[in-house]
Amino acid sequence: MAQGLTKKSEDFSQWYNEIVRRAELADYAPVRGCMVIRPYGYALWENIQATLDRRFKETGHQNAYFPLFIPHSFIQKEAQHVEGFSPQLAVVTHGGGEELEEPLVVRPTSETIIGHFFAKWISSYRDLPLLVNQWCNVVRWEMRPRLFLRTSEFLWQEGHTAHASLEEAEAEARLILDIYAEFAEKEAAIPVIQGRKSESEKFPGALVSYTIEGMMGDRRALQMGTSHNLGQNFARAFGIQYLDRDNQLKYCWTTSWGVSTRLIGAILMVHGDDQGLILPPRLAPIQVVVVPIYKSAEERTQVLEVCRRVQEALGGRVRLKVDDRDEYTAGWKFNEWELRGVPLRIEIGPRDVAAGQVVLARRDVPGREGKWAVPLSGLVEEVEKALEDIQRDLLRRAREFRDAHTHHPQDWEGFREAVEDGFAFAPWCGDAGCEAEIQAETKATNRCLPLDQPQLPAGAKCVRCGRPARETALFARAY
RNA sequence: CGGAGAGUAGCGCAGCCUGGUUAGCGCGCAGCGUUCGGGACGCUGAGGUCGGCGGUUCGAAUCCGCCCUCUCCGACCA
Repeated sequence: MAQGLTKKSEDFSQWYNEIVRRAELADYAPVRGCMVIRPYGYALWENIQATLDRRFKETGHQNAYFPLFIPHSFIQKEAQHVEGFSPQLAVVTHGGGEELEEPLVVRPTSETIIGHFFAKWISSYRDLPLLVNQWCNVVRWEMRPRLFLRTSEFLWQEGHTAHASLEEAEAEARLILDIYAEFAEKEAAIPVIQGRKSESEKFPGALVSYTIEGMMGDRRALQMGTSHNLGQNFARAFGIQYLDRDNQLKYCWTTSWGVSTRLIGAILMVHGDDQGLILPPRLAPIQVVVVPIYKSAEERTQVLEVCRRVQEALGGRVRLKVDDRDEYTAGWKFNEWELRGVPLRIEIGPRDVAAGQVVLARRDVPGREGKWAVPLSGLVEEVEKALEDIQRDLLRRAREFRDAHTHHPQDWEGFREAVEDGFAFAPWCGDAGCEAEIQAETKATNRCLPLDQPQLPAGAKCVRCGRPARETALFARAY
């Protein structure tokens, strides 16, 4: 086990804080709630960005950039939006040494400023749909920050689109949700539940909010991405109108959607173990680390020569690092790279040189069980296959874990036990008061109303109040 | 913002209760030598506004007040 690392099973929060810092992903900033994302953590974010950005562009979206500062009056134009975000706003009152005429809000999200411009840019049905995205930082004042999961400033992407009909906006919101879910499973190796947020949980100003919810290693839920059908709420607030084919002036239907650096937290909490991080190969900044093993100078020369050849063979195909630092022993490096979550290690020592082979070691399979020798001749294929196997097994393992802690209680007693253990899919009446009582009594919140609705049994009753159930909801304790 | 805990070398901690030479320990760091298939070892050395400000005192890491930061638990949230 890693030196001095708190065990995941003993204190999950402590474990999380330690691996984030010891793996050199992030550091605390001098300002409360803010963090520094270190190069290794940022490289992970860049890989997340790259794969999402490709998907956004493939579906017709273009990147743009809108300003950090938003006139205070903008935020107040949409009633629910103001109410939802006011407590979290950072407001700039001074600039250039003088008090500003109108305070500036540091964007908590950009619906308002983008709405303002959409109104200017859209005049005809021919301008629709308008599909933009921006990668940026946002600020939401946080009472209780946690690295990556909840910081006052965080990085994200926010997509904003305008459409000619409710149906198109709805289709957009759902398309993006599918992209998020596909990203989570294929890239981050995290299975997610797609669902609709209840009235009390939805985005301030949205008609409908969709979410992907994942189960973390402590069996708590994490919202990993949201996509909102904003209806005409922001269009009306900002005058986003177009002249339709029938020469009628109509309000647009808009959407917004985002995922943030919180995803990094999710990846850590889903896959990590007592040794540290386990990064899914498709997102890992370093997919393969080569560790040379030698005693004498002569052995060193021979081993490093093989390392060089391995780098040449694999370097263009996988993200690879040769750790040829002389000042650390091989065993030390094994632990170090395991802590940092590199999915596959290649060990090369004198015995391997003599045998014309190398030893591969899977991060997700500890000890001898995860090690095997591979002849140099077949290395490229074997490494690529191993990375695919690891990616697939991480998802499978995460899914098995989630499913083992997912329950379908039909009564209150069963429900209480279920949310103690993990996810509870339960019949629910749809009433916000009932939802609040459930939270007050169990700490579990309504995560979503799953899109994939199980058939409710005839005469199903709300798990809490006993009134007729309207649909199945997913309840869990959440971040 | 309410409750609890913490802040002393890069990291982890002791010292504080009971004020008093030069503030210690482990790891890490630097140099040299021996090592190297799962976190090696020896010797030498560098490194401190004791979180900040103010107070009490002949004297404060130690006592008092205010503030800042972090962690955990609550209310709010991507």
